[in-house]
Amino acid sequence: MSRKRIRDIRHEEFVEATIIAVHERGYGVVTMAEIAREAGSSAASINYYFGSKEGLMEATMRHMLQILKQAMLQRYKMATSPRERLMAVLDANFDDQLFTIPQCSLWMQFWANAPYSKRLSRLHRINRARVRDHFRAELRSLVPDEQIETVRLALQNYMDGVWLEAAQSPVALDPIAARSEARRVADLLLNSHDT
Amino acid sequence: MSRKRIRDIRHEEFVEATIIAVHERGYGVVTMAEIAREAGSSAASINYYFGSKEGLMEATMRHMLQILKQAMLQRYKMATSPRERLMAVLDANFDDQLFTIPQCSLWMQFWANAPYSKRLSRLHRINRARVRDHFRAELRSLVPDEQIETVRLALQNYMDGVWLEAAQSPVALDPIAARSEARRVADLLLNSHDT
DNA sequence: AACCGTTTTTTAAACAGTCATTCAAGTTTC
DNA sequence: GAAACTTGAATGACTGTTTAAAAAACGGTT
Repeated sequence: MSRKRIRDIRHEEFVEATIIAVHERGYGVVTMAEIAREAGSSAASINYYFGSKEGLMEATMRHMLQILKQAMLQRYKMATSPRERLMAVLDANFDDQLFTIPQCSLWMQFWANAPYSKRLSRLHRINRARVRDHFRAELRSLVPDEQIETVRLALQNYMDGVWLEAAQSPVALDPIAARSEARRVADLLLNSHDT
Repeated sequence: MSRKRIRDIRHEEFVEATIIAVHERGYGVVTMAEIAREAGSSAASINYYFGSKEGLMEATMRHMLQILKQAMLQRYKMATSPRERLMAVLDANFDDQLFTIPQCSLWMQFWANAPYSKRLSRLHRINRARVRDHFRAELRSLVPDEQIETVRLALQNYMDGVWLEAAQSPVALDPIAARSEARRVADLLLNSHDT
């Protein structure tokens, strides 16, 4: 049991340290030594657990995607209508656990590096496809067929855009405001009528 | 006359080479030597003209922002109504001259590095503020006051999101499709009614 | 057209660091 | 006592920038 415990504990410690260190310095610039210092450990130890810097980054992104997935599923369970489930997807993206500057920074770095890493671009593709499918499933019963893709793109790209901007923010983020703003956007898109 | 010419010609050559090289390798990874090779020159020459790698990146982004600004102003001139001017801002962002994978890649790298560079974050702030003001000015006469900010955020973040995703695209981009999709999104947001 | 001193431009090589990764030699945990 | 874990130091390779010296472009003068 404890054989596995230590591995998991260190794992999580390093991932947390990576989020902070990457946020502070940028992925391309941050060094293994800096991340190790943030974790109170040594660079060699990181390689012992993750094999390489890229392995560490991948593990960190998996951690983030896991949080997003959980936040989504949890809100999904409590939703009782298509509209509520749609809002659940939106709210999950701006969950208190997720919508912080260090994490938006990390996401930014992830996006910027994904095109140059098979492992990272694969994660990006999978995550994006999952969000896309959730949106489509709910929108099918909320808007006319010919509007589904337009509304989905509007919402999905809106979320990415908000994160992108959040990564540049000089002041702490406000997840509650972000969620209600996203809902207002969704309301406008859903209440739209054809002419 | 020719004193100035050569300087400008080299300037532009290096900027073009930077767009391609950064797209291919990523800003954090690309080396001065690689950019120089792309331009058929030497790394020392780049420093002669731009002072440093950061100076080169800043000049390259200024070049991009200039193209965006020009595309916007040109379309703005031809527009004759608030709605057309709003669409002009959208269309400019997906202009044929601008909406290509190498340029979206560069934008992505720019966003990722802006938080760590005073010079780059300044450019980001200025550009974003200009787009924001254009949107606000036109939306004032297109939607009720209390919807202006929501629609603006929806559109502005949508544009960023599309660029972000375009940087990950494995296939060539379609600016015409991007513009009509953006117009559809705008149409939905503008045709929305209060309940 | 040809010359020539001056300025601008170019680059090979040197410089001064940097950093991810490996490894051997320990320490801790079971 | 063995397996898991840790790390200081060594390794090997890489990179932005500076320098010094050469090449090219220039502009005025014959």
